[in-house]
Amino acid sequence: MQDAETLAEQPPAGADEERPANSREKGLNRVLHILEFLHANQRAIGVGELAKGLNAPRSTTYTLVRELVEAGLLEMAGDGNRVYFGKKLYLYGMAYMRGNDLLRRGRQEVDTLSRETGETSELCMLQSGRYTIVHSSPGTRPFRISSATGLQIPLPWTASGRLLLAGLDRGRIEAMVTQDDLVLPDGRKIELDDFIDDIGKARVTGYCVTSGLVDAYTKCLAAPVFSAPGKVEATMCLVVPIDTSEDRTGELLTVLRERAARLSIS
Amino acid sequence: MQDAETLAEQPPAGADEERPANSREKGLNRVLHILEFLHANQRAIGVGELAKGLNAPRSTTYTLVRELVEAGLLEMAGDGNRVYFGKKLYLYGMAYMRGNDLLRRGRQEVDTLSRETGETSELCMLQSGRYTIVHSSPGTRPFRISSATGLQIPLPWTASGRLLLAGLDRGRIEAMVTQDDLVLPDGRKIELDDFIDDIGKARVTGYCVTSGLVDAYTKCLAAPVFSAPGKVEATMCLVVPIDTSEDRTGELLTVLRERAARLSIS
DNA sequence: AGTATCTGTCCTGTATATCATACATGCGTC
DNA sequence: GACGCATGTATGATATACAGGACAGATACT
Repeated sequence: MQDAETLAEQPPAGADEERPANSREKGLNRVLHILEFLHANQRAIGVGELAKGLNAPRSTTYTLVRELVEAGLLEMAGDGNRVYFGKKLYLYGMAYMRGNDLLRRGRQEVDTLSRETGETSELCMLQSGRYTIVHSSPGTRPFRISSATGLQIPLPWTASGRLLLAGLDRGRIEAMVTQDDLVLPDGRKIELDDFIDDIGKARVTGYCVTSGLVDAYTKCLAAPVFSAPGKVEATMCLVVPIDTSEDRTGELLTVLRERAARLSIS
Repeated sequence: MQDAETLAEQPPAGADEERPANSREKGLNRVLHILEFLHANQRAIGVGELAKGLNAPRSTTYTLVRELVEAGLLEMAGDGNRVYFGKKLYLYGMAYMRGNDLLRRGRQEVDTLSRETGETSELCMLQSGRYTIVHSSPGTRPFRISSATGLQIPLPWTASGRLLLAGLDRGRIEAMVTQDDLVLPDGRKIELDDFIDDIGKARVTGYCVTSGLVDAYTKCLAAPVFSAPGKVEATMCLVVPIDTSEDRTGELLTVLRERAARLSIS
């Protein structure tokens, strides 16, 4: 990092991307980072730790946090030092849900799907270019396969990712996938071309199954939810043990696709 | 447009506070106002309309909205002009709920309570000095008495308000209640002293019933939820027709208080 | 045609929000 | 007691985010 500084001032430089420096940052941006940080850590965090974690000046962090707490977007946690999300965010979130048929109905479908099948079921959407688990309902197996709502995962790691990108042209797909995204947790690398092929296939077949991508023990079945003909707005998916039989997988897939289709009517 | 201006150009008014001028406003504040405005209107709103509604310069509003959309806190609604809450807010809201036992369990209790009794049931909390319906579950009556989640109502209008302020001294209560709050929708005025008396009584009896305050047709039964001995963190309440018999009211009150007490253990 | 009212972008000056620094307090450990 | 490392507050300097207005394009009504 020091190299950059030693070199010289940073004039506008390259035509692309603004990375002026470490100088002043807009308050709003700082706030957005604070929220992201809290979301990533899923727990109350002290103001000092926040400032450190975001490379933000302490003084600014204090004022911003105070303002956010006053506004109700954040709340002081028990000991009066740490902060976490506040009621206002919950209220806004519920308002979003109320205004969003797809989400509201999708949550129900997912819940009943996992109750009926006993498997973990999820509703997934594209969220600023990333795959996001919007709602998940754990299965009834003794050892549950569960993942946190709001978790963001590289698109190429998932079956849903392949469906969510169906219909996009190569350029847009490339823009959404970084090199890191193509490397699986176990180190294997997915070729971009293979990924794009998969997307094409998924688009045609109307579903997608992946095995042992995110981890070695699970298989992922996904079906698209359309908001308009050809436009994939979300996916429903089932996460099952990788040794699930062909037959059962087929059955599950049928139920899954049925429910996803029902959601699409909207 | 003239009305809007007359409305908004409110000089300091009663409660002192800093209202230096109409000059520059912080971006973050503008954003907070945007969120509040959307929440108040419960629908997607065009950028121009937003700017007008908030007395904010158009140019600033455009940039802020763009940033918020990029961040995922807001989303463009269908026609590409209006904006409303975004998925991020939903995700943050869910994170808040996960991290908040009381809320999570309270929602369940409210749902089962309204299923058992057939009456509309609500979970209420204090939110930056105002009474807020955090979760509500409609009853099964042919004509439902329902109110929107997130709605904020003056404390003196409600039974829950009397419980939520239990334990606070007179000064703090006065600080939370404006003159306007003491005037009911039908024009009647509540005396501050009476209100404070009510709070004292509610505190002792451990419940509160009000009749025909917000409207002429409903009665409101409320019971406190404690987060620590003496500290009222929330209330559960039932909204029933005003002509509900004494007997039934008594029964409902018993069930309500039982459930509220169970929530309090935490 | 003209007029009016939208939307969205771009530019410039300046009021000010951000930042660095310093200070007060608390709470450990040596 | 002296030191280190926290948290929280206060202050002044300056880079910059905001306000305001000009601009181009759309839509609509006369």
